[in-house]
Amino acid sequence: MKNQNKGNPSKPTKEKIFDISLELFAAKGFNAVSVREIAREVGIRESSIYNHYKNKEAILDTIMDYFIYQLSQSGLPKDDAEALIEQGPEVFFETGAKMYIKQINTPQMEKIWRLVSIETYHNKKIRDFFKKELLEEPINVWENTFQMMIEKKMIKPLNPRTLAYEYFSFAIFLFFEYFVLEYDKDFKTYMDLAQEKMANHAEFLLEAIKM
Amino acid sequence: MKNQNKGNPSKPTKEKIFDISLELFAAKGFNAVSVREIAREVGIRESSIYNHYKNKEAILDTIMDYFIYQLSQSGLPKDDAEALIEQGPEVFFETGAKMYIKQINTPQMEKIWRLVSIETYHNKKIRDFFKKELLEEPINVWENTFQMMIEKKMIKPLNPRTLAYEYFSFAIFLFFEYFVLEYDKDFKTYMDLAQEKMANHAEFLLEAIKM
DNA sequence: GTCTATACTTCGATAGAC
DNA sequence: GTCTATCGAAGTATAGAC
Repeated sequence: MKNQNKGNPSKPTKEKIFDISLELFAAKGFNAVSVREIAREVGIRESSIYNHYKNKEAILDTIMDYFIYQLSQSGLPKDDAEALIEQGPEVFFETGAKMYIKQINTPQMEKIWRLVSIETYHNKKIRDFFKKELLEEPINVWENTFQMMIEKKMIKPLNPRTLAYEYFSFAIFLFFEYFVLEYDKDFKTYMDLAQEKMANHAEFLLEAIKM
Repeated sequence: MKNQNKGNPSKPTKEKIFDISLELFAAKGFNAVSVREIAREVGIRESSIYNHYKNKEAILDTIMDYFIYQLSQSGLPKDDAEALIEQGPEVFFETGAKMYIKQINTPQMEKIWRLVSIETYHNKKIRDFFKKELLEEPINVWENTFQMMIEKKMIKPLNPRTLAYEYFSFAIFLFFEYFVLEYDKDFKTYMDLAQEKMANHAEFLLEAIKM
C-alpha cells in the first residue's frame, strides 16, 4: 500500500482518471472539459495526469477502445442467429432488441454511448466508428436476416435492404431522440419506453410484411 | 460610400460577420471558431466585431432567429393541407416531402441545418428548439393527418400516433445520417438520394396501411 | 507517482484614439 | 465604425525536485 489512496482506497489513479474523464466528457463534451478539471476531481495536480496518459486526447482514445471492445464482446454469434430465426420473426425481433439494450444497460456503457453521440460530429474517429459499426454493419446483418426470412417464406418477398432500413432506422431514431434530445429524462424510464416503442415498431413492421 | 468595402463592395459589415460566422460555425462547430478567426475572415479587427454584436453568443442567437423565421415562412397552411389530403395519400406524401426539402435546399439554410445538428447537444436553446419544432410539432401534425386519412377511410384504422412515428422517424434518421455522419458527401447528391429513400419509405408504409 | 513552478498559447472582451 | 493596445482568464503541456 503505497499511494493510490484518496477517497477510494484501492482503485489505481489511471483508472480514476478514466472514470472521471468519462463522467465529465459525457456530461459536458470533450472540449468543454479541461485537464485541470479532471485533475481536480481525481484529487491530483494537472501535471500528474501526464504520468498516466500522453495527453487529453489519449484519455478519449482509451475510452473509445474500451467501448469498441465491450461492443465486440456482446454480439450474437452468427450460428445462434440462424437458429433463432427458425423460431419465427417475433422471437427474433424480441431477442435482437434485448441484445441492443444489453449493450447500453450499464451506467458506464450508457455514459460512453452518450459521449459517442455528443462527439460523433466533432471527432472523425468516433464518426467513422459510428458509421461503420453502428449503422452499416447492423444494416448488413439485418439485410441478411430478412433475406433468410424471405427464403424461409416467413415474410413477403420484398427488397431485404429496404426492410433492413425500415426496421433499423427506427432504432437510430430512438438513439438520437434519447441521447441527443431527451437526456435530462431518467435513463431507466426512457429505456423501458424505448424498448416498448421498438417492440411496437417491430410488431407494426411484421404485420405489414408477414405472409 | 464610406466604409463597408473589402472585397464585397456593398454588403454591410454586420451581414458579413453573420455570413462568415455561419460558414465557420457550420464547418467547425461554435466552440472551435474564435472571434479572431471570424474577424480575420471578414477583414476587420476582433474588437470591431463587438460594434455589431454584443458577444460571440449573440452571433449564434441571430443565426438561430433567422433560421426559425425562415422555417416559419415555409410551412404549409392548414387549409391547404386538408384540401391536399383529398387528393389521396400518395399526393400528400409527395408534396409533404417537397416542403421539407425546400426548407433545406439553399446553401445558407443547409449550413444552418448543419449548425443545428452539430450544436444540438452543446446548446440548450438549440436543443429545445429541435425537440419542439422539428420533432414534437411535426409528429403532431402527422398524427392529425393520419387521423384525417382514417376518418376518410383512406387507410386502415390504426393508432394515428404510431403511424406518425412510423412515418416521421425515418425523416429524422435521414437527417441524422446526412448531417451527422455523411456530411463529407456532396450535398445535392445526398439530397436526391434522401428524397428517393423517403419516397420509398412512404410507398412502403402506404402499401402496409392502405385500405 | 506526485508535487511545485512555469512556459507557452489562445481565448473573449474592453478602453480609448482616430 | 475601425483601429491599436492590452487585460485577465483559461487552456495544454513540460521540467525538475522530492
